[in-house]
Amino acid sequence: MTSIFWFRRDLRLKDNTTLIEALSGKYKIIPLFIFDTNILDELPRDDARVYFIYSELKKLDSQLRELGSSLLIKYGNPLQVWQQLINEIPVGEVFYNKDYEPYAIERDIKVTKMLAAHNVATYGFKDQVIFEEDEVTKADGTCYTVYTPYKNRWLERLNETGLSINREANYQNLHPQQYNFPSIVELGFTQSRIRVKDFNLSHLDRYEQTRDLPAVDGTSNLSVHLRFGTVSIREIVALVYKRFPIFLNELIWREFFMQILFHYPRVIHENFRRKYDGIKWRNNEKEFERWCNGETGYPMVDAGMRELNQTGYMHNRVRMITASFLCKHLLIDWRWGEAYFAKHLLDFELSSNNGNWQWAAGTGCDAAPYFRVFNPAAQQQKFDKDFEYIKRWIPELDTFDYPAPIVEHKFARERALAEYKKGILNEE
DNA sequence: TGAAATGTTGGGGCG
DNA sequence: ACGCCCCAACATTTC
Repeated sequence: MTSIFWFRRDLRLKDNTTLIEALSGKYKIIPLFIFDTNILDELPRDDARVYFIYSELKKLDSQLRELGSSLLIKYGNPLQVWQQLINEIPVGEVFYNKDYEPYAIERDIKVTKMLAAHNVATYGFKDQVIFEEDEVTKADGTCYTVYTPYKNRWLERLNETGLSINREANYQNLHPQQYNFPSIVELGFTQSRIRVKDFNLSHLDRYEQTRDLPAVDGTSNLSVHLRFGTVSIREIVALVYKRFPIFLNELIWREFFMQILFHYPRVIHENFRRKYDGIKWRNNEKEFERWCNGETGYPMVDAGMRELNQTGYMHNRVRMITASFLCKHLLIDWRWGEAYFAKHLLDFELSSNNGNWQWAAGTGCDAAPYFRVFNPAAQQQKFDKDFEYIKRWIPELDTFDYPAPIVEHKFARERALAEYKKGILNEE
């Protein structure tokens, strides 16, 4: 008998909760990754995230080979892959780290049921968060929908429980089978021109001062690594706890939106606050296209969209500005913007993307009030005074090639306020 | 994790 | 010296 550890979005050996647990079990462990066609079939062949996953798997595989084992790679619908696997290999137990997105939950339930029918037990433990959906709740057991009290309770809980990291793994228990590692082309994909940058925690001491300046390399680039688990959240929290509270805040926002998505999966399609359901979005497709291409005539907005299109990344401050512009100035449904970000962001995380878009649109839990409309020029004055960021992405800024504003600011602001006011329903 | 409109205050110029 | 006006600077309210 052998057991299988199923890698998903936890692509590391170090401080991998369930992997370490699996390696202390009674059977040898085969490490497995499945390229999930339910997800991949929707993506372009040169998707940068797929290539990043592939590159990280290759690293994992060589680490495993040094330990005398290797990574088993499969491709297909996970349920069918598992059905085949248990016919090929005498499987004792299956291990994986828990995942909290609706699709992943449903997938894991299906696989678990199927395996149970073949007398194969599955074990899933918490790994990708400090606190999962039912660990930070109000006194009556319900989940928080406002960030600040959630954060306070989260910090209290951390103070109570502390962090446990860096447990030693028993690599003797890896299965010695050496599988072939496929090429990216064999998997039906190609290399991407966009590469994922390493994360950088060397200037956390300046994070508070520089995090809002898109021209400065003041952010950590951690998000994509948390998305795919190439770094452990516990190691990061241990590093910043009590030293960099503003940075820790961002990590708590991540878990806040994860538990919101868990408890309210309808937010994927609906406004969290139904009283905004009456808003009539203009949804002008030509205008949406100009926003996507960074051709709105507002430099701060256009620079952000061009950064996204060229690198798969956008500075957080600029994400807020571009999102506000789409929802308020153009009155385009936040779901359109959410979908565009989902397609282009390397660090796309369903819960954060949805939560922050609903925040910008004013429709979310604990969202910005609807009348808060960012002024792109004022934001530029505050956060990119010397046009350093803007010129990096819009070289033609001072020429006649740069488009005129798609809509006049004062007019757009007043139109948005009027439409929102009209669309608000009385009942919550 | 806003911005704009409106209100208040206080110093200086000036008759 | 005094009141009046102007207006910048700051505070509060409103969207």
